[in-house]
Amino acid sequence: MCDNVAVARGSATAAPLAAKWRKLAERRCAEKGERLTPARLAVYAEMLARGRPVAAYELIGLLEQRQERKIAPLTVYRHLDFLIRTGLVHRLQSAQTYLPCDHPDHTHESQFLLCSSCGHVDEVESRGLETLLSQIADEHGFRADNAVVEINGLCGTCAVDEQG
Amino acid sequence: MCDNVAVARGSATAAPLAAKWRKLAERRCAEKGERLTPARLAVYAEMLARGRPVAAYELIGLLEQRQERKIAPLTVYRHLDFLIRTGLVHRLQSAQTYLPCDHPDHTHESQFLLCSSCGHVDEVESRGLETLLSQIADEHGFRADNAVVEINGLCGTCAVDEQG
DNA sequence: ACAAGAATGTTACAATATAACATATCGTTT
DNA sequence: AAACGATATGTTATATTGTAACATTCTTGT
Repeated sequence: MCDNVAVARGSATAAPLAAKWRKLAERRCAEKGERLTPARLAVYAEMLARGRPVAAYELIGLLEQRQERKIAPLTVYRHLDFLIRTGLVHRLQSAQTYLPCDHPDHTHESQFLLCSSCGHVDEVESRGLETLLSQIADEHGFRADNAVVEINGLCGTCAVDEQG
Repeated sequence: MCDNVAVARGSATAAPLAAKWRKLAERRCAEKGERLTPARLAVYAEMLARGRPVAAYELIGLLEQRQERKIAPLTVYRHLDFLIRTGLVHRLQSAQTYLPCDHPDHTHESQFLLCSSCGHVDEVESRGLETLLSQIADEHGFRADNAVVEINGLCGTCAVDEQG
């Protein structure tokens, strides 16, 4: 069985999208009453194909190259809004880049480990951290809604390389 | 005794700066081998006078009004770089704004509580949180350098107002 | 089919930040 | 004091990131 399907405007003009991710997108949209259109799916697929954080205008370039036509910034920003709204994509605040969510199982608060050397980003999830964050908020009479947690440093590989 | 002193280009053209903050700036510069110039101090004073997070171009406007002359964006960005380098100012990554450090005692990792209603920002410091963050990094073979922690929600006052 | 709401297209523009290069200022050495 | 190197500042232009306003098309429910 083929696990990849084409999206948006025919098979030649969109990145392949593993069924796993497509199903996730469908599920999230169903949950939130959002529409999963070909254009939205195409942007999602392009981000997944990239496999690392991507800047908005970089994404525009990738899509223009793939679809062989001009794409307005606003178009991509709207699709990014949608993807973030549905929890399919996260925005890395300190880098102003976007990254598909790596935890398909459920909606969640995310924390990120950003390698300043190779650019790799690990998405992690710590209930303990989330609890502590709420606690800190409480102590300050603050009603927490969500938290941005981005840890900068070196990933295992780059930390080792640095020593050599 | 007067606790306020004027900085940069005469007393009419700079925000007043409490001696406490000036001394802090001097100390930090001495520690880091940086120069504390009138222009840098003027930007710092303006931010302190504002008393809440300020966007870069908003700061440019404030300084232009105060000093009655044009100021190039780069000028302010360079001063902001300096202030961040010396630990006198923090950048709020998710809002792309800048805020004077509220913990004069020592250099430190900061966490922020951002009220989405009134815009107030509380700077807090939790050793427990920092420990947990290092722990999480370790568990993922990551060598952490620093962490961005920005908790969004409602401050005590706004949370109460919302109920009424 | 029709109306209402959602999504997309199009053009223009706002807001944030940096590059490249010239000039001035400060501190040190001679 | 004069000369030098390093740091800071000025100036002009431009790159990057993100929105506003409004027209059009598509989808969904009746």
